[in-house]
Amino acid sequence: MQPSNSLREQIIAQYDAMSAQLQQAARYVLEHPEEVALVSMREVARLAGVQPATMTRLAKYLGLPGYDELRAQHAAALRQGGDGFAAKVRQRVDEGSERGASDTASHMLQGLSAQLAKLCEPDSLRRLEATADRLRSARKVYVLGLRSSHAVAWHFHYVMTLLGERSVHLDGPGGTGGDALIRATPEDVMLVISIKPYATGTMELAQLAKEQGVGIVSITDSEVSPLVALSEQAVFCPTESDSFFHTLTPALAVSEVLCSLLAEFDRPKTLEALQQADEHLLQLNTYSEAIPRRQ
Amino acid sequence: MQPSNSLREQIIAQYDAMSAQLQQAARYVLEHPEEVALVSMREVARLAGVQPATMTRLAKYLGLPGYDELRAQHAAALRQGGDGFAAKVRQRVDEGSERGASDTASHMLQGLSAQLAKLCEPDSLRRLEATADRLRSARKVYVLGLRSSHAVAWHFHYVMTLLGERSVHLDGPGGTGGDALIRATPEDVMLVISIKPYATGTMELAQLAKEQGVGIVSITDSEVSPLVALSEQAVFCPTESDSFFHTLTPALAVSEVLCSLLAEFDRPKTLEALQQADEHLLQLNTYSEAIPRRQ
DNA sequence: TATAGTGTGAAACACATGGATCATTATTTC
DNA sequence: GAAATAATGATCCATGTGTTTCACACTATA
Repeated sequence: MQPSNSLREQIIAQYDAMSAQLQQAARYVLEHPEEVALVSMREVARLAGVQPATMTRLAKYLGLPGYDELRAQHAAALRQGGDGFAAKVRQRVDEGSERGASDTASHMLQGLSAQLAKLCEPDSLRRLEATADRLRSARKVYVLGLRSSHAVAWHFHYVMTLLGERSVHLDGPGGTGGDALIRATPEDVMLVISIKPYATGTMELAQLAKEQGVGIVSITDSEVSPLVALSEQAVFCPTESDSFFHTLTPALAVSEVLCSLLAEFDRPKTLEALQQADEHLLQLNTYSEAIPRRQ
Repeated sequence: MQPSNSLREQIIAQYDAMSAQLQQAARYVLEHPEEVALVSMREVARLAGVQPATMTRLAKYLGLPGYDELRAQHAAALRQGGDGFAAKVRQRVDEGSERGASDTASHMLQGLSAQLAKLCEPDSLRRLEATADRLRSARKVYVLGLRSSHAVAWHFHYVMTLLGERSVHLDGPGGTGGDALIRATPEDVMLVISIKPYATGTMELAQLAKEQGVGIVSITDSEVSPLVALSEQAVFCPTESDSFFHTLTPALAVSEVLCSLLAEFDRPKTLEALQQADEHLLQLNTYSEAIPRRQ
């Protein structure tokens, strides 16, 4: 499904030498070849977040006479790919039979995909919404997730930090993670993430918080999780995988959805917060587009 | 590869009742659905040997608001078929969006599900395997992921720690994260995780490691990511979501698959390591099945 | 044969498209 | 720090777009 492979490779090869805007355009073209073939240049430009003129410039930069040629090549590739569907599936089957590791990987990914799809069931959605609502009403959100759930907790907190200032991550060096709860009030909510086996530390802190009147909501793996008894709201996510360990991918997805729901609730404020974050990070030179020069 | 089957069937059903010109247009549309999606109406009309107005009339005859809708449906069909394997899943997304338009959460989850399914394409699987192989051959594995990628890096490291002792997480308080590289050798490999925007610190550390002869493999978001130039192997994962921020769910899934492939490689050793970990954590009272009693 | 009704083609339209130009702004380079 | 150069954004233009309108031709019925 690539436009005339050589063109695609050419874009990749010349990418590093392009200007920022050109790179942004090129990246979109690489990642959405179908759109290039199917919609107008102006629309592609809009989707890519660049000026229409930039798309023309990209085409010229690649040595093509104009944007029309760029689209023509993508269209040709799409025409081909459409019919070659059966061939592709066959290729996949062949390779699968050759190698075992691919099977493992593919099987696992398909399983995860199915698990996420399953989270769309009405009951899950209802729980997601209710949890988001509860978080929304909080003055502060304390985020707690130890051991395997640390990744999810941290990521939720990270995104919430970009979105505003209400999130407090209950973790830290030297075992001081719980100290932030010192000034917790009933106006606050704690998001607890834990899957089986449930970390003792998580349970203890959660219960302590509850005794302080803090509302508890949780992301956990079962209706019989000990967290359920503590929580006002809970979202359940599958953790089974055919590997040796439990998967956290659905839990992370759930946390991202929660972030999204919270962000969506007050779009103007979200946008403002993101812009602030952008400026801050820009001043700190946090991000770079290329490999930085060192000496 | 048919436009929204129902539309196609509708054309067939109404075909007999059409006038001669309309039939000629309809026949061409049925036989060349890709062209309808890819070229202008006037061009389709020319190819079909009818007047431009006839194409408009055909669309209206089918109950559509105009020709644009006819093309849009063909384009949607082509988009699905184009990516081949993920088509089935994608269709579910479309159907889903029809049903509950207001349901952000459901839409987002289905999108993520589709992205994971897409990772099963042969190219991705090949890259996953190659990356796992490279990691397997390493004496030590340094794991680097800053900012948003921290969650993925940490989780990979955490699982690897349960599986053995080869993993070193390049992070730590007080900005000492990179210090672990002091004794890195060419026998080691660094797993770098970074998505756009790429953290400067990540790029610098990765390049430093490379200069020390450490092999680099990466999980990143594009073929034109600056990490690709540094890496022996790279796995690409989508990060787009319809929320304000990029999603890390596919990246986490990829890291879990990598862990799984590594674990699978030497099952006996893996099992032994896991048992060791179990015993250790048991002695520390790390986990509890119920809400612990406190006083 | 006259006539109402339908199908068809040609032209006109309002608008969106890709491309080009030029002023302004960043970024180098000296 | 100034000059030169490249990159970017805004505007304009000729062309192509989908649609509508209207006149004409054809058909079927009385």
